[in-house]
Amino acid sequence: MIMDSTDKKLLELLQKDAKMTTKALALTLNLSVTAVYERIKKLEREGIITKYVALLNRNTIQKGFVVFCHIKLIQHAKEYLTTFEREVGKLTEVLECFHVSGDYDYILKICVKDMEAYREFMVTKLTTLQHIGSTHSTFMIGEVKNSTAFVL
Amino acid sequence: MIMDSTDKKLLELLQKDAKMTTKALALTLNLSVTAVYERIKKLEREGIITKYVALLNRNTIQKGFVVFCHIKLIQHAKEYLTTFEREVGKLTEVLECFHVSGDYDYILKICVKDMEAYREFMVTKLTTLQHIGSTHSTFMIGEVKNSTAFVL
DNA sequence: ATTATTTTATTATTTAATTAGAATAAAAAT
DNA sequence: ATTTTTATTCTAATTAAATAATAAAATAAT
Repeated sequence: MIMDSTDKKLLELLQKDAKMTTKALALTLNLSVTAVYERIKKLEREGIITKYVALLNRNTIQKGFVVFCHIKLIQHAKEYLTTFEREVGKLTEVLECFHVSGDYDYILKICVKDMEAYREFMVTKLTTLQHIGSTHSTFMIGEVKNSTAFVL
Repeated sequence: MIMDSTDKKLLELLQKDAKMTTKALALTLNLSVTAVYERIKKLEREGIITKYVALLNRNTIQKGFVVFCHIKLIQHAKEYLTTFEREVGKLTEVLECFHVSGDYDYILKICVKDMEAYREFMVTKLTTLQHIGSTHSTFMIGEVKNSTAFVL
């Protein structure tokens, strides 16, 4: 889809605050309410905007302990990959899982309460997954930037 | 704050779809509209819900090339860390940056159009930052799971 | 230049968010 | 045990926003 600078500005605004009213958006974009409304509907139809979500503060819900876990599989047969991916997708502590190139096969982002909860997770869940070769845990000690908003 | 199971269910619903009307929420939670409304306002006041945002599909906006970049600084004086963090925060291609324990000091998630754009980013932006010791790029080849929603 | 297509604006309608006030229930104090 | 306070819920009314319908303007295609 061909996006003009108004569409981009609109997306940047909605990525920051999805609760902005079309009226407020119209005002900052110098358009009418309907014009904004139609543009948003189009961006949704085209699959550019995928969803609207509430973001929570990890620390207030006992999920402040963040770990990046690098995982290597024992083998790389397609069946091994898909089995692992299906199983890891079910683990609620794993918020993100990316298949990557390089020294490791997967990078996981895991959010739990504390180190004890992480130990429990490792022992009872992660390391019981099939086909896992090795894991390497890296602990977050500070959050410099954590944005869901792309700059267009 | 003490959250009951209704608060948790409410948060899970809003994390999935922030556009659900209070009426629809009230229906699924077996509460009145006002009760739901008041609970949401409280969760916002308490800083548990931090914001509502639109999520975009990377691939439709020329940001489908995702790289995890592991960075080591040359030294770890506080001034070096803060300078680096301030500068990296300004880079629009860097969506996330975490200070971590272990072999590297920082893990960055970078989203750009393609490898050429990444090369350009590395040469003109990332590697020009002060105090950088080494970088190690890991390329995303598949997205298994990428959620912003905590399971409570 | 003329027609077709898309985008925008105005107005009307529907739907949802918010507020007000009363009722209920839980917690703290006497 | 009983009153008082506090918090949470409900129903109903109000305010505000989203959506739809229609008309006008702008853009692209012939």
